[in-house]
Amino acid sequence: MTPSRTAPPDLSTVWLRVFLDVSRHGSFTVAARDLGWTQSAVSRQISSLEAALGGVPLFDRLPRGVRLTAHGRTLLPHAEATVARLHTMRRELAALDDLTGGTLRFGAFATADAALVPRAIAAFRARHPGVTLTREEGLTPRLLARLGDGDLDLAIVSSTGGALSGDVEAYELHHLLDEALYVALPPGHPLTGRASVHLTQLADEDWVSGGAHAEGTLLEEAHRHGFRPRVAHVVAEWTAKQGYVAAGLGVTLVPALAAESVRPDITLVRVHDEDAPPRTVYAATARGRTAPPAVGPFLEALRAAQAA
Amino acid sequence: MTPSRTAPPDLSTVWLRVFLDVSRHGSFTVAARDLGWTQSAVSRQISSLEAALGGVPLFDRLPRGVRLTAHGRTLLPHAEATVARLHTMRRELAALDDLTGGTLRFGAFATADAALVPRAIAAFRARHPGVTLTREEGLTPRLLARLGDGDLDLAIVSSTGGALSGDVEAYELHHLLDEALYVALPPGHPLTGRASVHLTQLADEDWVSGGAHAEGTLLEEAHRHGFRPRVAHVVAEWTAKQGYVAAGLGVTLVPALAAESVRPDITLVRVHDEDAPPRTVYAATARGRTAPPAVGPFLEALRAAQAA
DNA sequence: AGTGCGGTATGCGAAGTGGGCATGGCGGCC
DNA sequence: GGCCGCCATGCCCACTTCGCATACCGCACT
Repeated sequence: MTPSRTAPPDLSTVWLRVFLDVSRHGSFTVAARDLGWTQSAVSRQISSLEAALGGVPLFDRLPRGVRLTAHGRTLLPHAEATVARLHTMRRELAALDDLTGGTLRFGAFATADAALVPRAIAAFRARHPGVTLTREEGLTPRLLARLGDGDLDLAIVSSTGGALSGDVEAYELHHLLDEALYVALPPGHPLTGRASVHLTQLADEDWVSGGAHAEGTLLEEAHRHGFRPRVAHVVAEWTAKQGYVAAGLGVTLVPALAAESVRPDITLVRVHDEDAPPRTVYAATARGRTAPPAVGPFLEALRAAQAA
Repeated sequence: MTPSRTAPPDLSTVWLRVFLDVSRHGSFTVAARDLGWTQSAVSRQISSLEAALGGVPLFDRLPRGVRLTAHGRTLLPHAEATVARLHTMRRELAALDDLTGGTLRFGAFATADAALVPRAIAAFRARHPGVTLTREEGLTPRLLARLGDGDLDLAIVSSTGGALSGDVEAYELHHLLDEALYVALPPGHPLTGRASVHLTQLADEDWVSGGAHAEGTLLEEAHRHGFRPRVAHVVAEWTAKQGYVAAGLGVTLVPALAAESVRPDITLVRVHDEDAPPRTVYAATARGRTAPPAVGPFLEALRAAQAA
């Protein structure tokens, strides 16, 4: 905390306070007492204000005090509105630290939205209902780029085998979980019931893949094991993909994060760790950028959601 | 005019301009060039602002310039709104002098509203459509009191025989016109056709008066001439009063200002000046108070309306 | 009428504010 | 690896602005 922050120092908007105080009390002397100043200071302050505004008097000096002129009356509502605005500004700024306001902009890759992200959002909302959360979906590289551009405060990203694209120095990675890989099998498939399988045991299967090319998809793993999976169907959407698998048209790889949302007539079998080194899921923040105060608590919510 | 008023001196809202400039350009150096300052000045200015706001950084210092933090983003709209507000404030203030805006608050006694005031308003509006005119009706003493309280900028008042109630030193009187007195006669009245009459010639008439007592009404004149007019009907409203006269129920006094709005079946005859020294109509302003700029032109409009 | 009492304006001196100048540090880029 | 661009900071100086004391003015009361 900053030392000795009792009274917020005026943002050099002294003239506003002085003008309003004088308007309210109709007297330089009383306003001065109210402000803890001397009468002369107030007198000068108003004089300067009048000079700065074109030399037109804002107050008529009467024997019994002062009174607003037409120009002063014109000024008054604006002065009031301005101090009000500055007050709400300070309040909003404080709300940002209180976690009673403000916005946290984060992004996540698609499968993180299956269970991890919604749970984290729910937990965070329950604790800090005032904070606005904005979410966007995207692939890891894009999310990191937006993080670097300052368009995101936090990105939930995944890396295959630990290598993240882009300059790893630019981001601060908060480890969330290591994600095992499963293979989704149609009902009655011979491998059903196994505790785990090797990828090579699946070399002869028909595959249902999200993209025509293996690059960037989970099937990239298969390539490292020396076989080119036979992609029988290209289906991008997750629900549709499950339909193809359930109908026995092929098998597909499923990351652990999506495991929960698999329809009951599909069997998941763990893929051996040695075959597919687990993807690691991180929450990334931009290094060297001051994170919004909500980032910490949201990270906690993510961890809690992952543990659940 | 104030000497050498080229660039309006910032109302010590420097930090607003600096903050916005830096936000726009994303660089202290560029902002400094833009402001005609040095980079160090901008750096310090932002530093002070951050310190004043609780020590939270508003910008992240990056190798390629600066970028708003969450706190800075929160500040931004308020800063923009505030400078906008201050701009409109200045514009309104200028409009007051331009006579393209602002308000002129005046009051007038009832008969002045018959022709003088409406004409003046029309003429003034035609020339300065932006100025808002607020009018209130009242008797001279009340109008002067409100003038003194600062609730009116100008009052159209009348005096019988030159004596104005209250402290005459406190008001500045702008002579508008000397108002002759007429007597309203029913059709066929014997005095019809005379160029003028003495009040004493009307001593035996039935009178229609606005009030039960002569004090404060035009009939006060009659008292000075030693007769108590026989008030046959007390009728406050002007149109009603005319009806009574037209029906032959009595005569009544009519000030010149109301002469134009008399129904055609009523005859007006001038009352001798010596009998009834003309009421004088003034536009009064409070002495020692700076009058709104619109007062001058409105006075001209009043004079023009009176001449017409 | 004189005097005292509130109220504002102003000369003067001192402290604080804030910008310029020069320099240092740090990170990309050729 | 050296150069360049950008921000931070120590130092200095000028201007701002406050407090203090005093002048001035109008009103009210004696």
